[in-house]
Amino acid sequence: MTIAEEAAPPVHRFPNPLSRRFFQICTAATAAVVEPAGLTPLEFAVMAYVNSKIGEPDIDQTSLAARLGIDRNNTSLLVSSLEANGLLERRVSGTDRRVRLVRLTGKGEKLFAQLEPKALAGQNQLLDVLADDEREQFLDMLVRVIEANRALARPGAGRRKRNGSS
Amino acid sequence: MTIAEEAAPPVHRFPNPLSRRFFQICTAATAAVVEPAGLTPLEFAVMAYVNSKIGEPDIDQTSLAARLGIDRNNTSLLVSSLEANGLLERRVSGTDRRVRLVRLTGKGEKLFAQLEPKALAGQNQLLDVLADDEREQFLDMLVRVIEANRALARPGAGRRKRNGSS
DNA sequence: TATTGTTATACTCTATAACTATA
DNA sequence: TATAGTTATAGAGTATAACAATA
Repeated sequence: MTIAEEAAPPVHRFPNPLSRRFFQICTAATAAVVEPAGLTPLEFAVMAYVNSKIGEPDIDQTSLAARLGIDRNNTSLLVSSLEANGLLERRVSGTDRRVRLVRLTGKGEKLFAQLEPKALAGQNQLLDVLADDEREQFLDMLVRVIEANRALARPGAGRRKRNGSS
Repeated sequence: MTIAEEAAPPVHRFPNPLSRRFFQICTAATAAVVEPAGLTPLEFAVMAYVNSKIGEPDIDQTSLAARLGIDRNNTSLLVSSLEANGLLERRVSGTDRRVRLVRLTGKGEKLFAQLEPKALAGQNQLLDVLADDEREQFLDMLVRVIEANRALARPGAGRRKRNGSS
């Protein structure tokens, strides 16, 4: 009802607008599962990269940043937020005292175990229009495109200048 | 150099993180072309939906919002920004004086004509890892997924609550 | 001197809500 | 009363820059 249902507005068949819409959809689906637990989709993504089931417990923050495709500053803030909620803990590395090793707490592991299946189901449901083999193909291609363009995955990707004419 | 090149960090094979990375990449590629002209990727997207070549000149702002998958408020701001730069103009509709019809100015059309081929090339280049038929398939599937999940494409998709335990 | 992480800050994108003006 | 658009405001995400501690 919110948006014009009229004649199903066309989507431009170009990567950038398509990627934006796809991201919106995926984020909305994840948020629906994760928000009731007080998490943002990104915070949940951090937990996914750090948990003991599909993640890498005791990863350092710089590596975590690389996994997420964000930079160290934001990782720090995200980790602090999760830590403040008792979902995650930082430990100083024994071999290099600059490094913080990050892992979920018991509480964090438990919450992740509860949310992960729902989040995954919600995300996969988005691909229901695709046949099973198409779905695999689609994810494969997505991975390949991302791997191939890793270098672009986060430089100054949204800077502005305001007033292009002066 | 910015990000750990170490062993090419794995990407989780789930829609949400993949969509985020893909969006980052696409946005970076678009920004590289569009920023030198003082535009953000989203402002450029507005121009793409409004220009006379591949867009719909004299579209109203609500329909434009639906095309972009954003809401009226932001459309208003975006349009104002482009208008302030002389790239776009608003006209009151003759048949309904509440409605503003949006179209590019001569200057806007000219700038869009300059940027569009470069932006398109930049975006398509991201898909170079894919074979030609794969690329078409990929875009098709992306469109289908988006069409199928239109309803999700922008409700309260990022709200928060802070402190899930209380 | 280089690197890990932190803090401060700013800007884009997106959302909610309250408003004006038309219908 | 409902709709198109505007304005104000806020929060999520991401960026730069300067800094502290450690190597």
